[in-house]
Parts: sequence; C-alpha cells; structure tokens
Amino acid sequence: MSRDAQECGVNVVIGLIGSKWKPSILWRLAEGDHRFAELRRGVSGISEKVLAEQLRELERDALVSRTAYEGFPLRVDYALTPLGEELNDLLDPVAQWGDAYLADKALEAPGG
Amino acid sequence: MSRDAQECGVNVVIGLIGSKWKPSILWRLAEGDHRFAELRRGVSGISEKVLAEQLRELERDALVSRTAYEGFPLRVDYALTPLGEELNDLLDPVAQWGDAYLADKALEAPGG
DNA sequence: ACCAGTACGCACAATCATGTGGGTACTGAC
DNA sequence: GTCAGTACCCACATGATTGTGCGTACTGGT
Repeated sequence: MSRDAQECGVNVVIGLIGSKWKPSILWRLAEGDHRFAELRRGVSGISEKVLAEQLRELERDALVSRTAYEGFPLRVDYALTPLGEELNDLLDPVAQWGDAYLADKALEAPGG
Repeated sequence: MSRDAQECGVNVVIGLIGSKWKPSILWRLAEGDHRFAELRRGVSGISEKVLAEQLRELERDALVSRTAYEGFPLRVDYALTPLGEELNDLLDPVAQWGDAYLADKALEAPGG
C-alpha cells in the first residue's frame, strides 16, 4: 500500500478540485470576487445551490475560508486560505499547459 | 468568453485526467507497465471494462499511444505520448502537494 | 403592502461515471 | 475437449454529481 498509484497526490488534488465548478470558483476567489453573489455572477451558469455546496466543500477541505458579517444586508466573504493559495499557485503551470493543449487541439481539429 | 474561469486550463486538465483511475493509469505507464494485463494488475481493483475505456479516452486525448502487435497471443502496448509525459511531469509537484496535504490532514484528524 | 436583493436550504430529477457479469476471438498446455 | 491467458466489448445497475424549482429570514425602496 506504500505508494500505490491510488495514493498518489494527484488523486488527492482531484478529489479536492476535480469537480465541474471548483477550479472556476478558486480562480474567481483569487481574482478578487469574495461575496457569494459575485461568485455566482462571475463563475457562470452555476446555480446557487451548487455554488453553496462547492463553497462548503472547499471550506471543509480548508481551501477557502468563510467570514459572515452580522451587519446589515446579509454579507458573507469567501477567501482563499494559505493552503488554497498554494494550490492555486501550484496549478498555474497546469492551467497554462491545459491552455496550450487546447490551442494545439484547435489546430488539429479546425471544425468551427 | 476570452478568459472566463470556465476556460481556465485547470478545467481542461481535469477533463483529461479528472477521473477515478486515470492518474493511476498514467503513473503506471510512467513506471514501466505497458501491457493491458499489467495495467490491470498494477492499477488496482479496476475492471477490464473501465481500464479499456480509460485507455481509449487517454488515447483519444493523445496522452497515451496504443500499439498492437499482430504476433501471437494478442499483445498490445500502451505508452505515454510526449504530451502525456509532459503532463505527468507537470503533475509531479501537484502530487507532492497532495501528499503533503494528506499528511497535514492526518495530523489534524488523528482518528484511526 | 409589494418588489428587489443577499445567502442560503430542501426535494426531486436527470446525467454522468463506475461497477458487475456476462461474451468474443485466438492460442498453448494437458 | 477443457482450462487458462490476452485484450477487449456489451447490456444493465448503481451511485455520485449536477441541475431545477421553490422556500426562508432579513432589509431597503416606494
């Protein structure tokens, strides 16, 4: 069981962010959107239910932190934790590779 | 549509390897297992159907190459393409981070 | 009172990913 | 002929992930 492929860290990271919306949410957070509604608008066609769920999972996984202000019109701030920032940082080259991969594919299959 | 979070490369990569078995298959391939049966034994409790499917998807995505030998007892070789090697390489630090993350969690929740 | 906005939750449905249990075509050992 | 092994595919079932629609508690504007 020592270092079976199943145990490789990539699986861990995929378990953390390998969902349809999490990478997007993480990027948004990194770019400055912090309120629930901002995220909702920024991310896409994500529904409130799913956004709330993903946020909660991210929180449980210590990738983002939630701060609720007792203030007036309900206000909650989400932010990347140091861990989340680390991961986001780490994923940067991966994102670039993915981008390049896509560009490469576009050349091969110019069906548009 | 320019650089929406949805378009970020991480999503591309997750689309490529964000499944239960692909990271493991990729690792196996990188470590020297190349035959179908080797992969089957090396990866885990993966079923032949799923392994064949994943391999086919990996092939379609140009991450692995398939070579069938007309020879005797059916023989097929799978190998990482340069693209696949690149990705594998790129994922190495991610795997390390995932590993560290896991270790960290183990400290926080010593429930075993 | 009524409309709008914020940050969610809950029930239910559809979709996608995986798993199970078969089967195929071929060859070698016994 | 029968068992074993290689490299798969197919039909079906389950389970996890996502989506849809509706509801809540609270406040501001008119």
